Amino acid sequence: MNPEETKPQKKSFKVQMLAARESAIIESVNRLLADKGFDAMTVDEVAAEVGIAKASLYKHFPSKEELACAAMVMAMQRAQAFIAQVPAEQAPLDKLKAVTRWTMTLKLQGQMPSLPSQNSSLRATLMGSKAYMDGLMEVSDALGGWIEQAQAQGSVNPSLPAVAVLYTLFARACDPVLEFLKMGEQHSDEQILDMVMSTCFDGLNAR
Amino acid sequence: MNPEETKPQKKSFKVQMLAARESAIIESVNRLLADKGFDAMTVDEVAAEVGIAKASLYKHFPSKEELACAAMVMAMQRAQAFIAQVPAEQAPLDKLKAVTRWTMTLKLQGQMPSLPSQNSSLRATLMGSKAYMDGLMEVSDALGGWIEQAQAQGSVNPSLPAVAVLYTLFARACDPVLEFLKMGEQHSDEQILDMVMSTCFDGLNAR
DNA sequence: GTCTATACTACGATAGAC
DNA sequence: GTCTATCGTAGTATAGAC
Repeated sequence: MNPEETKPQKKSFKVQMLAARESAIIESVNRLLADKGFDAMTVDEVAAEVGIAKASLYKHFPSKEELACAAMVMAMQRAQAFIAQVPAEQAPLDKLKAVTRWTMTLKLQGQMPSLPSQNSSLRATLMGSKAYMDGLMEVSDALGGWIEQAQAQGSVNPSLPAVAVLYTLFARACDPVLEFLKMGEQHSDEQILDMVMSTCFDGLNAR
Repeated sequence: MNPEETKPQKKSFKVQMLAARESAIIESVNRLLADKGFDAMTVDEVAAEVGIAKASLYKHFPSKEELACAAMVMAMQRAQAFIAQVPAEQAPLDKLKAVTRWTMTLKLQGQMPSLPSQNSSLRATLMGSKAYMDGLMEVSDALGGWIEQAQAQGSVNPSLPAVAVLYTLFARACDPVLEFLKMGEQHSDEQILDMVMSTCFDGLNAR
């Protein structure tokens, strides 16, 4: 093997290892963020779960905020991937329902990182992250387009501002009703999903 | 004045002062809890806002958790007071709507204390507080009764478990959609309330 | 019951050897 | 890039004088 082949391979291997470790870190952060939220999550916990020293974590990410931000970016990328995979031939309303159900499934499985609804240091970091904001915008644009189509064809209430519909769907990803019903242990995950989907799209009123 | 008259009056005055101070404390806690949440709220801030020393706070309440708990109990009592005042002749659905709209109004005005949705030390304290649990149960019973009546007469979807309806209404008190729409500054508080009431009871689908 | 001053702890972040 | 050890700070809670 000549150097021209060996060196790139070695470098690629190193980079791959680094990426693997970082994605393992992000995976742990994601779980902890879903479990306890940003404030309650400690950097020590993350380090312990990944199995490395805390100082090593800080070689990968400069702060706790950046750590959480990376997890949020990954979650956003997953959402983009799911959205891209929704069959184009489906009706706009069905596309919206598919995405909403998917996000709630993640939440029920404890894989949806939950950021604090209140203002915090994390908010600032997220707003300043190009990767996060780009992902958020792309997701918003995709859903916003479907919402407008659905309203145009009369399957979603056209008298609601599209942005209100968008926020309402986003909010399902952190809906406390999901965990409350799960805690009750009276219903399966599928039943819980069906109920919350029903209240979301059909409302509480009888039809 | 003989001692039999003077002493009770003095004591009553003292007690009244104490109660006034404590209610001032609780009021501050309520605001801070609504603004930043339990974790981000510091005891120093509470003391500073009330205008007394931190150590004095701890003479009134034994811990930060008890402080927040007292605020939650007061919020629950307010809810009970509102519920008791709802006209009995109204239809069950209208009663539910009135309470829901009232809670969301409080939230929009920054007067609804928000506890962490995740598990925390506060949860344990609340669960162990008889005053809080009694209030919660009374509110739940009142709303639960109205929900069953509304379902019986077909104004609320009878195929939903009553408890799912109850949780869905409770969740409106901490709905992030309210603040998101408020941040957008495109709509008045009344318009925001109308929109969220619509999505809650009528759903997103067109009718 | 109010204050000032302080003890104690948890946690984010860093230094420095390897 | 990994570790051990440590710093600095923020924040809950308490001691003790008045």
